[in-house]
Amino acid sequence: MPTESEPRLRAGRKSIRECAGTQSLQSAAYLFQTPTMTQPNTIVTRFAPSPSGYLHVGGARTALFGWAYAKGRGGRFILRIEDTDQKRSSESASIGFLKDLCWLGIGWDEGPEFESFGGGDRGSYFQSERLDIYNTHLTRLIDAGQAYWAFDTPAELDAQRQAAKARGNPYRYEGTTARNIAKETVQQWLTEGRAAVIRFHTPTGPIVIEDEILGSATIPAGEVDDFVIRKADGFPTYHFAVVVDDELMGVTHVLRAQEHFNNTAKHMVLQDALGFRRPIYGHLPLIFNPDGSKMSKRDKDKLLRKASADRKMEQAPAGTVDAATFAAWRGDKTMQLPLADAERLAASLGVSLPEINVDDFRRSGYLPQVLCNFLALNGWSPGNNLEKFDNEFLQRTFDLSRVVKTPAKFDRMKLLAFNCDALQAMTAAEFTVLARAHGLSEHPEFMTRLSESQFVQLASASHERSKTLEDMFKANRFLILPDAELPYDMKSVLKVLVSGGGEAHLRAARDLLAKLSNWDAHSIEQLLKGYAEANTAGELGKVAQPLRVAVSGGTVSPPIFDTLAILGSSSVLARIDRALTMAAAQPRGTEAATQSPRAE
RNA sequence: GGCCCCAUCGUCUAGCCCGGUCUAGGACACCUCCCUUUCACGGAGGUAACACGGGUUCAAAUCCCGUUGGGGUCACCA
Repeated sequence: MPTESEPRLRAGRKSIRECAGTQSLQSAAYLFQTPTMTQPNTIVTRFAPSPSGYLHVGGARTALFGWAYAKGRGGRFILRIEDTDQKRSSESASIGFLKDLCWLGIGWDEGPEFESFGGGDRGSYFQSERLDIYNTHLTRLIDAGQAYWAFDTPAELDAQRQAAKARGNPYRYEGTTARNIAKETVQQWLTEGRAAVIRFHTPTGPIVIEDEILGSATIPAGEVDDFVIRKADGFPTYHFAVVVDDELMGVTHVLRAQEHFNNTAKHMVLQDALGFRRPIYGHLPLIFNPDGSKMSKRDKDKLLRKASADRKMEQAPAGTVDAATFAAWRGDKTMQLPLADAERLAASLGVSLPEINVDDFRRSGYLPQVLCNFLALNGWSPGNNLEKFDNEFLQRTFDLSRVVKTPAKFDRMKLLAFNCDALQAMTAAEFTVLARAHGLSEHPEFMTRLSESQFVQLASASHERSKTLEDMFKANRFLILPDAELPYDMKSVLKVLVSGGGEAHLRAARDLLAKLSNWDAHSIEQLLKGYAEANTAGELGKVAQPLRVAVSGGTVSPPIFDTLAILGSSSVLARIDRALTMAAAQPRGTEAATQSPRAE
């Protein structure tokens, strides 16, 4: 179970200026870390996300495959944080997704320390703390003439891109100008503190990418231009950091999303220039929404925008989002509402937010092993018509040769079905344990209102109709409401009590229940079945439905005997009386019954 | 648009590499019926796909070419 203990960045980070400046680049020692290779043929994979509070399901699958591949072969799995983007520094302190990884059962041998995972002697596992290392290798490249300083401003580059576009040509950075600047001039400009990046001098010639999943592809000569490997702020770009770290950390297999496929060419030329080994690559197919759009954390906001636009909503309902935030959000389509705000707004709009992050699925009552199982099925399958398996099986069986090349659409219905199956396969005791844990973390009000024995009864009555751990809490709110505050669905009252003639049976049942001495599910069952035998030709529904409506406010609840038993006699009688009064107040006749609006 | 990749039921996929056993298998969803105190579960059936066009071959979902369609990528983001 995840706790409130947010993973935090390790203390003692060097300040950026301290190690990212031009000076430190020039004076950096030539340290070429040689990793202590444990065994020569150990398989090492890594998951290398940028910092974030939440783990996206796509990232979760990448991590799962990397983990399974290495662990199933006696290898190591590394977690590395790619925090080289200072513009996202507000997020960089947030590596909350570590708890999501733990929850899924994906542990890492090396990386940030969290729970029992992490550590390792090839750190830091935060790229922002490895600037000295990158600078060392950057210097090598510059000294060898394989990289050079470039002083173009973003505006100049932008203009060049625009011009190329206007001409209808694909834009490629033309490096000759920058490369022809005299060494002394470069030195002088650097001393003056001019903003500069380092670009890699990409060799000409086609580049052949070998991929274990996609096969091989040839990128024609000239496609890869002189890309930036060190930004003006002194941080390396992704391409450079990834290549250096994978080498130094001994990564043998790189499993990552297919969107990185074209980047591989850049990484390969860099590896050649640096004299590095080349890992084996496997690019995983992407995961999409059912409608074919890319699954994104912005999907929640997208849905809320549509819902509020449909309702022509000009301001947020009271108590959901404050006016300023709402206005800003309406004005900026790329802005994301804070999660709590988004959830309050969704609740008041009556829409439910799509689950995108691993934590969303956890909160919706999905089991971690089911999520892993299902995620693995998106892009991979073990064959033999086998679909249900655990992570241990995945470890043993996962292989790159069975990864498909086509993108998958994430099918929530199938996930739900899998979760239901897993829940049904449990014993009552197992289910109760999980239900209690879920209730404690997501629905504390249930746990305080219900006694232990009431909760156990509810769990056992809900088990067989639960598709998620969330269902029993979502469907049975009526149990914990004060009797006088129970909302009634008037359509049900009208249909079952008024026009359906349930009122009489309800009244009769009330009298019998009031006299019942042993208030437990079994006794209630005896009583009601006896009543049905004698009065409704054995049709239990004739009395069960009126009771259900009276006691729950609607037509859906756990088995009526359990429901009444959990509620207790005084609540049951009070609610029946309320329902009876309500029914008596309704105008008779079919017209009234069919067109009355719902109350409350 | 340039470059790269991909293409089996609505969806996830098996089969393809090593052509015949594929009148294409499974799962989810959907439809019908059964069970039933509501909801759900469960049981029994059913609808449903090799994108298209050319080759190669005695024989192609499987090999080749093209077309169409989809995706990825073209940042001082990763």
